[in-house]
Amino acid sequence: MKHTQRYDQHQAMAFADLLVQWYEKNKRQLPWRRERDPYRIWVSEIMLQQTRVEAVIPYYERFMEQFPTLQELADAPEDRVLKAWEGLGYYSRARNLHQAVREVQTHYNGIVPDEPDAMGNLPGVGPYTLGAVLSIAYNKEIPAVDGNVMRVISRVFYLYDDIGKQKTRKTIEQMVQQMIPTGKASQFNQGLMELGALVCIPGNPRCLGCPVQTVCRAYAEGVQKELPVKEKKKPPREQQIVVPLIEQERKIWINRRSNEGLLAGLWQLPTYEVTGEDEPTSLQTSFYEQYGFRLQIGERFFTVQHVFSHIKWNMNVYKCFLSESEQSLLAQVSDKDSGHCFVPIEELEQFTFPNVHLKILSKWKGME
DNA sequence: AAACCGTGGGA
DNA sequence: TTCCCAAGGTT
Repeated sequence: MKHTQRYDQHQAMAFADLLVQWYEKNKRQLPWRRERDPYRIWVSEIMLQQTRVEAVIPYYERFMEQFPTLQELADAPEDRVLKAWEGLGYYSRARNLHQAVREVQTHYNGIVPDEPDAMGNLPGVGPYTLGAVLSIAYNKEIPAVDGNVMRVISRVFYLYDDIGKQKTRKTIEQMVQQMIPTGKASQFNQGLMELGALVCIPGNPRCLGCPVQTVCRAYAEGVQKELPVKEKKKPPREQQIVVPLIEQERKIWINRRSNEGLLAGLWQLPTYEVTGEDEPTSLQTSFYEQYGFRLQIGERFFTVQHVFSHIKWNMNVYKCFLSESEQSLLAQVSDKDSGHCFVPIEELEQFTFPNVHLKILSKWKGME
């Protein structure tokens, strides 16, 4: 009888035992495993959301040098926090963490809460992070179910539920909750993730060296490659983006994005989504609506593509020209605090986001 | 429930 | 090249 999900108590206990033993012997030495400071563990867990360990390590080290304690992070201006996060992605994580730390400072006397209700109500702390921080830092017996854990549990316990569904995460949280060995929540939760990261990996799991091979039902049935079940996601939708390149005395016109949505609050070369009509007209219209005069659009300079997780930008860069009166008009409103300004081309890098605009910059310099 | 929010590395 | 996806959270 295939696809039945029977939960075997003996299997679960043997599994937990083997896992904890293996973890204690084989865990990696990671920067956030050096001490058990709840603040540091919290920061690491936020950075590790949807992000690989190798990518996180340098950011984590720098972050801890800049903000060694919860209080120092709480006291820091948001600009510095975002700057330290630049390049890591998912920037609301940084803003939420900053806000949450400030709440801890004011409401909890600077001590990271060890109660699920208090911790779970902080911005940016969802069910996974709640369980991870409380179990790792305080050894509380609370599940911490992430993608690794769902993969491991699906395989070991022969679970065919789609791990893309929220309901499946809840099912697995209940299973894990019952398996946590008394007094060993920290090792067990980290062991689950460590096994998922090193052995029970996506695609071709390394079953030959697996410490829980003897209790794994997927291995027994030879279906470890079929699990976990996960529905494919849709391809990113495409957007046509026009970028005006406005230069004046070796300075480039940039602006700051809205505080909400994609790349919130970040500086960029201006981008406008093309709506309907041809690109130069669309660009001229968008610019007119914003500044009240018609920009002269030159020829198309070049095309750059950038793919986000859910959006694909086809960016066409147009060289633009201003009359003398328009030049002085823009120069007058050039102001960092109001969200748009001219910056020297050498400084463009620090106001633009890596990867997307650096490509533009290099091509622009090459064509001078 | 499903869309939205980044990035870089590996197959 | 293209696709997948990695220690998720919010709306």
